[in-house]
Amino acid sequence: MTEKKVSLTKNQKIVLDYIQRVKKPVKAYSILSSVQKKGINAPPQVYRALDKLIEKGKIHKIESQNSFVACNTGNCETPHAVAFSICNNCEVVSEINDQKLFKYLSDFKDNSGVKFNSYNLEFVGVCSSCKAV
Amino acid sequence: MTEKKVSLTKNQKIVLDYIQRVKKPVKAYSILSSVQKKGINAPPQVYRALDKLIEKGKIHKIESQNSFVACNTGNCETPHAVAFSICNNCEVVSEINDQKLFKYLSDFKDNSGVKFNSYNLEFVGVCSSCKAV
DNA sequence: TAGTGGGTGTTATATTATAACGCATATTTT
DNA sequence: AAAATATGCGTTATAATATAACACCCACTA
Repeated sequence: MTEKKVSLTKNQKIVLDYIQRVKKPVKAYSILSSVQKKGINAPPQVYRALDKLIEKGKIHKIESQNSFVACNTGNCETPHAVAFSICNNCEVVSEINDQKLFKYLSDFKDNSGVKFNSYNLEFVGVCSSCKAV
Repeated sequence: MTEKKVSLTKNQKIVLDYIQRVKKPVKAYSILSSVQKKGINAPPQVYRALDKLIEKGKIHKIESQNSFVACNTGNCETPHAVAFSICNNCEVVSEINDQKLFKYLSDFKDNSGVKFNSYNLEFVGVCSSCKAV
């Protein structure tokens, strides 16, 4: 298990630190307003950092929400093969780390026999906490 | 097999007709400019039609592209349980109709035992046509 | 030491989506 | 039929999300 060393720039650190602290998906402009005191002033600075953080496996984008969340492994090996569950009652978003699911999806072949190395899966339903009520 | 009868309003028909004719994902504003001669003048008219067409199983949204595509069954029973493949070379988007995949996903339980009735899965890779070249 | 690549800061603008309002149409209830 | 209710329409304005473009800086290297 070689740990791939990833270095982050100043802005990337600021943005990642914020996303990790809030522990839930956040929007780009919400990040922007929260880190302005750290010297990040404009949208491109945020979006550049977000792009690089995704490439580096530090965060993921929740496509259906245009929001961004820290990777729950801290250092994702497969930043483009991800699964989430979204509760449509309490809005909680959880990253799913299920090796069998991952294997199923990365082994999946479409009807022309093609496999896909990247995928984004977003489940929507009622989470266990909300069901319990 | 009872066919659920779905009626469409005038604007919904105009928008659906356009989406079905182009046969590939289209953006909301591209729809707007294409149907202005039919009397649709403003974004809300398009977005309203899109929302209803999704509910009625006539189209799906490709979340990672903010684009909309006709359902390839013409009349989807599960408008919120869908899978697509996206070629990152030629950009072609195909809806995947694989009963085993659907069953796998609708049977999937997260680590608290919860199942999800809705999901959106987008595979990204190189399609067979592009591989062949 | 000139060239290269990546990151930064900035302004401006493009793209995607919704709020809000008044009116019209259809359905059902009385 | 009249009233009540719900859904859709057309419109203006604006909110929210994202990128283009440019000048500058810094680290590396050839």
